[in-house]
Amino acid sequence: MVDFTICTCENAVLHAMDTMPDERAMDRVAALFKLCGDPTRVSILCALSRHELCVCEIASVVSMSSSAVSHQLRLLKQTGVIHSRRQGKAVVYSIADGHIEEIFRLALTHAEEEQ
Amino acid sequence: MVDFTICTCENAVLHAMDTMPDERAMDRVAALFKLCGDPTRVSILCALSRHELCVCEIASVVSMSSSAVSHQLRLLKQTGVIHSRRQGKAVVYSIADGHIEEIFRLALTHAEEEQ
DNA sequence: TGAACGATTGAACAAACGTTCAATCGTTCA
DNA sequence: TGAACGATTGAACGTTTGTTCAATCGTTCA
Repeated sequence: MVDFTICTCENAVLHAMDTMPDERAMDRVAALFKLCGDPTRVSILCALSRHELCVCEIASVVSMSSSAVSHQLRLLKQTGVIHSRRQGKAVVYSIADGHIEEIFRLALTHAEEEQ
Repeated sequence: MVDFTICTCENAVLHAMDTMPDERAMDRVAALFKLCGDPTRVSILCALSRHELCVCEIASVVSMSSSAVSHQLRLLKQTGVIHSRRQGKAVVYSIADGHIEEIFRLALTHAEEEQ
């Protein structure tokens, strides 16, 4: 499958292949980034980074329908990025993982610096 | 557009809205994450995090066609994540931004820890 | 010059995505 | 209980995405 005859510098290729991270880890990274790679979900996460909020509150903050927000919350919850808890009629969401929050904050700082 | 009458805790909503980051910054974050949210691009970035590599070398490492790789490289370059330089017939790519590399490494560590 | 090679491009296609809409579920409280 | 409210779900849709294929560009070196 891999054809080295076209490449002049085989060592770099071989070393790169040897030191490539586990494919499952890379897939998880991609899945995590993909999840954070949508403006709606980014704004949801920004909102949740201050307070825990219920669905309709999030919908208010990001100016979207509860339905649309709920669909996105499902994805975020599936991957363990956020957490939910029922409180009477409302379901309250919050960010579940500290790592995520850190990565997220770092990216936001980067984006704000960049201007 | 925003209807507070359905929400019991208006303060949380108002505070969240007040402290929301700039929309452009959030869009940039989303764009960056989206860019890193594809298995092919993740593996390309992993390969490049060791050495600079030309297109066909990258194609070898990630087991894809030069064309497919080239399309992805174009996206990564457009957003300033990678850098290119012609060297004879080959075009050599490398990671351009330290921040990106840091965010990326953090996410990879997180994904590997998680198991 | 022209053949060979690596890289890029654009059209085309299937797959995946995000939102809307309508229907339904779960909880509360007259 | 049943009306009201918030949340969830599934189908449908238009859009976006990633890959393939074929054509083209840019560079090198006989």
